[in-house]
Amino acid sequence: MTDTASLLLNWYDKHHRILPWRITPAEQARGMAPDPYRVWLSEVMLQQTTVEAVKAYFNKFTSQWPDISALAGASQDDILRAWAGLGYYSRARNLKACADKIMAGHGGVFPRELAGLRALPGIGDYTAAAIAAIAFNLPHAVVDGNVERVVSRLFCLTTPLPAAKAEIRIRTQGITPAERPGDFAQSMMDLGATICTPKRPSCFLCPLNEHCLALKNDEPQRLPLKAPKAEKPLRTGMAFVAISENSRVYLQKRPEKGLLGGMSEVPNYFAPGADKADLSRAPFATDWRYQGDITHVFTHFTLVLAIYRADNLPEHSDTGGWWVAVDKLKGEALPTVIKKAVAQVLPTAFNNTERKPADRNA
DNA sequence: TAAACGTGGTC
DNA sequence: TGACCAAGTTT
Repeated sequence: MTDTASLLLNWYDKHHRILPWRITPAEQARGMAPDPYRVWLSEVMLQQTTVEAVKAYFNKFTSQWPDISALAGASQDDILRAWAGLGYYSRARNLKACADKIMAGHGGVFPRELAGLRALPGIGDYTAAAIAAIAFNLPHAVVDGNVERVVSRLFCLTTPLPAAKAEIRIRTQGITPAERPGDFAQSMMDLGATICTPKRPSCFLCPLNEHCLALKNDEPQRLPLKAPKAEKPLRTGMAFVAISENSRVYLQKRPEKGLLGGMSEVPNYFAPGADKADLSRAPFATDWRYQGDITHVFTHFTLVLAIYRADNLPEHSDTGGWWVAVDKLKGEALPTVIKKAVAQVLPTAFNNTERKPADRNA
């Protein structure tokens, strides 16, 4: 084992984070083993998503669907409803497809080989290696954004990302130990998340500070270098909140693929440079009233929607959608941008009505 | 290879 | 306060 791996594992034994999906080194010593289902679920949820955002969703999913069989028994719509708000909804669609494939093609058991994992929907290079290392203790190089940052600094690699990925992978493989590769992978990610942070790294606390070439040669916070990002264009449009004579809201389903694929929505239209007052874009003709704009920032564009409202509509059923009571909207598969649009008209629609015990007598 | 694909938090 | 960032994958 390299000095680096040894130092990092010792640091991890003392300073590892406690996370709902994690088996700690002490628990492993007592014979507990990671559940591949929980490792997989957490890794998919954590793709481009913060630990804090994932915790509640992970707990909800594992309560509702404790194993791969239970998850495969759920419908895609069930899963999208539970995933709503977490973003990158293709992950939820692939989660269902992956569960189905494991049940139908692998006897309900996760493959242990990297290639078998890599072939499953929603599992790419990172997630395949992470599952193999964490769940099966196989010494694969697990390279996520944290590891890219740690390794770039440790070896002072000055090629900008993403071109540097190949070299980072080789360097990571070179320091990955045959013993405890799962803990090693998690130690690299914990180090990146808590010490070797993007902006002001705490190098004085770092177990690798005497080995870090960026710290020796340079300012580590400058690394990794990254290629410049494309500018974010603006799209404009309209969203239509239709309320029936029974105080229900009109929803429809988005196409299965692409932006917010498979999720539910209120009728809307947007495009670069689109008119925000073109009522021919409404799902049906009625007395639409303008309620102000909302702005929502996606990864690759900014969206400004003019919100329109109509009331006391008959609950027609000939336009492909359905009507949902306001107090049931929380349970629908609505992405955040659509919740914003609805909340512009119905500000309390998504309020948390749960009360903490202490509030009950207040 | 580059673009599509969400959201919420931080400084 | 807008830009950047977070355990990436797919096409």
